[in-house]
This record gives sequence, structure tokens and C-alpha cells, in this order.
Amino acid sequence: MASAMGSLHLDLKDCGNCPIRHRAVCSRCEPDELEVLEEIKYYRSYEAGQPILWSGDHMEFVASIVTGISTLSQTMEDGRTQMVGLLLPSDFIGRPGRETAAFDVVAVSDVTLCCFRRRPFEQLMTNTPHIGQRLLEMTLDELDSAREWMTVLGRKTAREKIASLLLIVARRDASLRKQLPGDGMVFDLPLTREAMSDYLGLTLETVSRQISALRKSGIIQLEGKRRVIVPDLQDLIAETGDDVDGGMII
Amino acid sequence: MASAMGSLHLDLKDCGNCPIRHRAVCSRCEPDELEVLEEIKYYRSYEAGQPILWSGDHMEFVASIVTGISTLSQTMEDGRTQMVGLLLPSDFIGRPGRETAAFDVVAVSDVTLCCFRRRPFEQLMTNTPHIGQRLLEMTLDELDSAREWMTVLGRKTAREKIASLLLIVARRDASLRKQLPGDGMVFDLPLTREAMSDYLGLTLETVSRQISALRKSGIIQLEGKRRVIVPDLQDLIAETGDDVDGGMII
DNA sequence: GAGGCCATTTGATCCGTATCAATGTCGCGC
DNA sequence: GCGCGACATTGATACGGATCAAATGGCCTC
Repeated sequence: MASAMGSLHLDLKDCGNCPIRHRAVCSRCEPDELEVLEEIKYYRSYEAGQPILWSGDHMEFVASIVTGISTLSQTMEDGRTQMVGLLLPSDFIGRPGRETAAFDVVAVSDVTLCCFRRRPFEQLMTNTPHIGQRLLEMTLDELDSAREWMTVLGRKTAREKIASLLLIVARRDASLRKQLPGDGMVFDLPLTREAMSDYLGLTLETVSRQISALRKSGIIQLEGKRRVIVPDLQDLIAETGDDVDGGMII
Repeated sequence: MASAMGSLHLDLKDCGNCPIRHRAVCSRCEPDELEVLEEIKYYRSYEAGQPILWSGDHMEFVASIVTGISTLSQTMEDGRTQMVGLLLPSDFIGRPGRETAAFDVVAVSDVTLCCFRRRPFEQLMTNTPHIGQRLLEMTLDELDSAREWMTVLGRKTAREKIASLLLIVARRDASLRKQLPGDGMVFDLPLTREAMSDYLGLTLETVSRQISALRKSGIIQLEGKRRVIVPDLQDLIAETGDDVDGGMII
């Protein structure tokens, strides 16, 4: 069904050349290519809760998230919604070669995007092949992640789903997490219970119950509603149902 | 985690130059590029039920399916399995730049692959940018499909899931379907009930029951266990829960 | 501090799908 | 033709998560 929008994880590094870190797009760029990127970029800001794109929207840009968190989701006619991606800083929004968005993008926290006008960006891509290569690598990684998430949605229990989500947040959002002595960790949940339920294909009540259950089992502790303390990460990993050997830790 | 293998839908056309139809990879190739492709390709055959790749396997090739059907799936420690992709003729297996397979690939029917040795193929990609561009387009399409499937897995009822799968098979496997007068269609299911359940995140019993239910409702008819007759495709579409307006028909 | 709003938790019950088990059907080799 | 095995259907029951409903807690405004 058509069209048009992906989130690509950009392995950004501060390149020292520019206020935003779009170095990954151009990590192998010559200085003059960097200048071209510089020329076609601009910024956009969105407040928490604000929609960034609706499915079907015309997109005149591709973008990289500088700060904040957004969700990528799909809503059925009757209102059932499924989150299909969680966009963190350095993730990529948009798709070269397509004009319309295929999913809804919503800012969960305040978000700043570094946008590149689509046409010039596509032009740049054809002129500098390694940008396309980098995008291909990132897209293939995203595809693997999406497929792994299918297993979560299709085969895991509610408890395993929650553990999997907590682990993803713990691993991906380096800025919000803090290592504890031993194999523990503290981090803040960027999502409401409802957003978590949209991600996991559950109801918000079930999410709440399972978080309580994990707390009662001593797997996690809560400080307020959003801060999660994991005394021993291995215990949480054990709850995901995943193969422990194959799993990369943090 | 991580790594390594994607299925990319190749829009193959018989190019008249070669017994297998790898034209899509090279639809914009110059004749001499075609010759290079010709040099690095070879064939492999697999019998129905045979594994093509196991997750973690070293892959020395990328390939395009010439004939037959394969599945892409993931199995948890305890045996729960989730199919994450259905590979039909013209689909692409493998991933340039990665050495190991991330998912299991199994031949459902007898399968013939047209393989390209990975290194030379990657070399070719860097020399002829439009091959990479084509792969990027295909991968982005696959990513969209994967995300749409997440909604099926996370939010649809068993009946809606079955209808969605039937529709996908009806739409994708042109070789096996036959248009009926009016808005009807006949096609053969390439999958066992168990494979369908793996795809849909259900049990095989539930699959069987829901197919029976659709039959009793008159949405579909069965001829034997595998041949499906859909008197009116619109009726089936109505069962998917999808937005009818947005749906492309066939 | 009172009141209101929103996110979250908790409780009671219902329903859809899983599970366990038996039966049916088709194709194939002997 | 018979029996076997693979695949599929159907039935009875259990259980996990959804649904409907109410209570709690934090935070903000007035």
C-alpha cells in the first residue's frame, strides 16, 4: 500500500563543523559536500504531543532528530493504533524518492528536527554514492529491528513484551540512563502507559498491571511513575523470553 | 542481535539476455554491467521443506528467488516461532555488507535461487550506484510492509488476520491466482495451516477455525484444503479491518 | 488548602484465543 | 484394498488479556 516514510537510525557523531550532528550522513563526505548539506538544511521544532506528519502528508523534507522523542504509528479506521517505531535523537525521518508519509509521526517530548529539503538531498545522494550506501545500511538495520519486533508482537506474553520494551529503552536512550554499581541501571520512561500499550499491542491497563507485577517480583523498582530502577539487568533480560546468549547487553 | 539478512522485493522482468530474470537489479544497467552480473552468478536448488539458511549462518552470496516460495522466520528458545517474511519469486535474499543471516530461511516449495557471490556483488554495487539505489528503494518498501504487518500482529483479531493473509497471497502471487468474472478470484494457498499460524501469530487450530468461519459466512469457498475461491474480493477486504479507501485492489 | 485534571493503578468480569484431545481426510507405498 | 503418516478439522475447556468501572495520586490553578 503504498508509500512512504521510514525512520532510519543515524549513527551521528558531533563533527565539530555544525551545531547539529549530521555527520553520519556525511561521515565520509569531503568538505565541499559538507557545505552542500549545510546549504540545504534548516530546523523545525515541535512541542510535546504535537503531530509532525500525518500518514499521506506530502513531505518536502527528510530529517534527522536532533533532540526529543517521536513515535511512528498507524491507526486503523476504528481507532485501534499500533506504534511501528520509536524515534530517538539521531534517527532519520523520511524517505528519499517518496513524496508522501506512510505513517503518523508524533512528537512525544519537545522535538527539534534538522531538515534537508528533499529534492536537493536526493540530488546530493545521486552525486555522492556513499550517502546512499549509508542510508541502505541503516534501512537494512531498521528492517531487521522491525522484523524482530514482529516476534515480540506475535509471540510474546504481556510480561515478556513489557520486559522487552524496558530493555529497548534502557539500551537505546543512552542520554537518559545511568549505570548502577553491579549490573544495575536507572532510566526514565519517555512514554506514557498508553504509548507503551500502542507499542506492544496491549491495553494500557495490562501494561500497568504487568509493570506492577514486575515490581512485585523485584525485577524492577519504580521512583514515581516514570523512573525505572533495574537492580540487575540480567533478571530483566530473563523475563523477555529472548535467547540470553545471543542478546547483546547494553 | 543485529546482523544480517533481508528480503527485498525485486521487480524482475525477463530481460531476454539471460535464462533467469535478474533484470530488475540491472534494469538501468549498461550491457557491459549486465555481463559482469552474468559472470558472478550461479544457481542453487532446494527441495520443499529444506532449510536454505539458518540464523547466524555465514552467507557467501546474495540471491534472487527464481521459482518457488520460501519463508523468513525467527524462533525463540522455547520453540515459539514467528514468520517475518514470505519470499516469492523475484524477492531478494541476503544483504550486501553483512556476512551472517539474521533469520531462518526455509524453502516451502521447491525453490531455485539465482545467487551472486557477495564480494563481487558488493564491488559491483559501489561501481554502479543505481544498483544500490534500486536496493534502497526495495528495502524501504520492505520496511513499510514490515511495519504494516506489525499492525496486523499487534491489533487485529484472528479473523481479520486470516483475511489479511489471504488478501496478501491473492495480491502477490500472480502466478497462482486466476481472476473470476465479476470481482472474484481463485488461488492456491502456498502455506500449510501451521505456516499460516506462524505468519499470523496464532495457533494452527485458530487458523483452521477462522478459515472455516469465513467459509460458513460465504466470504470464501474451499476446493480441497489449499484452493481458495473468493466470490467477491470486496467482501474479503471488508473482513480485514483495513481502510477500504486507502487499499489498493490487486 | 480546595478543586480539578490527567495519568495511573486496581478490581470484577467477559471474551477470544490457546491448549489438550479426538476425529476426519487425503495421498502414497505396499 | 489396506494401513500409515501428514495435514486439517472440530470439540471441550482453560486462561490471558480486554473491557468496564472505580479509586488513587500527583500536579497545577485559583
